[in-house]
Amino acid sequence: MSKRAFDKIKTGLDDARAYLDGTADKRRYRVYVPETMDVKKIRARLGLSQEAFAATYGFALSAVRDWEQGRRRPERSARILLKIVQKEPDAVTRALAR
Amino acid sequence: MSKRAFDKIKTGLDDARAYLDGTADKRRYRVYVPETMDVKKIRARLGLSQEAFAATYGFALSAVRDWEQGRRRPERSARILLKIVQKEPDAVTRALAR
DNA sequence: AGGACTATACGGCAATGCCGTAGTCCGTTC
DNA sequence: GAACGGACTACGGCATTGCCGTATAGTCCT
Repeated sequence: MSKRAFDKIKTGLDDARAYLDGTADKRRYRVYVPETMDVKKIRARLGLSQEAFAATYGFALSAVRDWEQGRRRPERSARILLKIVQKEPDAVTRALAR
Repeated sequence: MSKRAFDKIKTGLDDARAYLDGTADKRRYRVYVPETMDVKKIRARLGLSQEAFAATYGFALSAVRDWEQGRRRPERSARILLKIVQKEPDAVTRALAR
């Protein structure tokens, strides 16, 4: 890993910690939401079929298909959710457990 | 990297492996997605203004307004995300940190 | 009174969500 | 090799939401 990459991650972690600590100004904190997401890649890493992926994280199967086929782009909230599925899939599972 | 962070990643990998191994049933697992969400309540508990709430979790301010005013209902992915924000706000922050 | 902050209210177009169905590819089983 | 089921591509089509902007109202502070 390059130093640059490390610094980037560290900055992110510092920001997150500052936020959680309440050190950061909650009014000014602003997250970055990516404009595009490689849904197929995220799903592949989890080793799930489109159907299982949708059922596991709550997506509509039709939406997953549209996204993977490039027919439609996941809208903002979906992109955020996909990011969480990618980085912290367990958190999603816990939050949605009944 | 902390041990805690490592364990988190490992847990994720273990889950993925469980899926691949067939230890977990890919087909039957299905989460429940609520049809309605009390956005105002979720936000109130976090003690954030509409603007700060939107900026912190990535929502569009206009969407938050529409939801709270009962003008529109958050669609599926947004409802899932809201549930995660409610139950595991830190996970969202971590996933979206740069 | 004036200003800063927060929330309500809503017009309006573009875009997505979601449903359904038909067709393709592939590994497997008879 | 024909039949089968699973996974995926492709897409028509309507209802609904996303998201933009702007105007209005309430609250608190100086």
